Amino acid sequence: MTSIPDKNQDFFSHVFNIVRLIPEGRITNYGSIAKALGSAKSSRMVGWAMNASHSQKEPVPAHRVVNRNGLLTGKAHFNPPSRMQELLEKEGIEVKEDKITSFKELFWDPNTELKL
DNA sequence: AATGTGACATACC
DNA sequence: TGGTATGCCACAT
Repeated sequence: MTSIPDKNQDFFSHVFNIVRLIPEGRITNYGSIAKALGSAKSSRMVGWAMNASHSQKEPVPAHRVVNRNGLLTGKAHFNPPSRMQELLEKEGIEVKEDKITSFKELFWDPNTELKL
């Protein structure tokens, strides 16, 4: 009731929601998440949301989100940065030089997996 | 209030 | 073939 127009968090919540839905051993890119939100060109916002993930009460597997090159671009924002690769390897994802080897094979598209 | 920046992606030259 | 330019939207200063 009372509307509660928290649209700001709405966008972030959508991002966190999808990121948390990423199955273990899988990864996705910013563009796909942005597209799932309805704004394919808002891939930057996804990254912003990840930055806000630190403020989230619940942990967000942001380590499963990489750029289109399969490169761990956001690893520098982790704590410590090397934590990202460790988490990925721990889930069975092979990481080579801060980038995911079988990125295309491990790629998980929210639009394809969730929609249908 | 306005400008700049940012964990990206796509298009164009 | 790769660098430049623009889009997108929210947040920081």
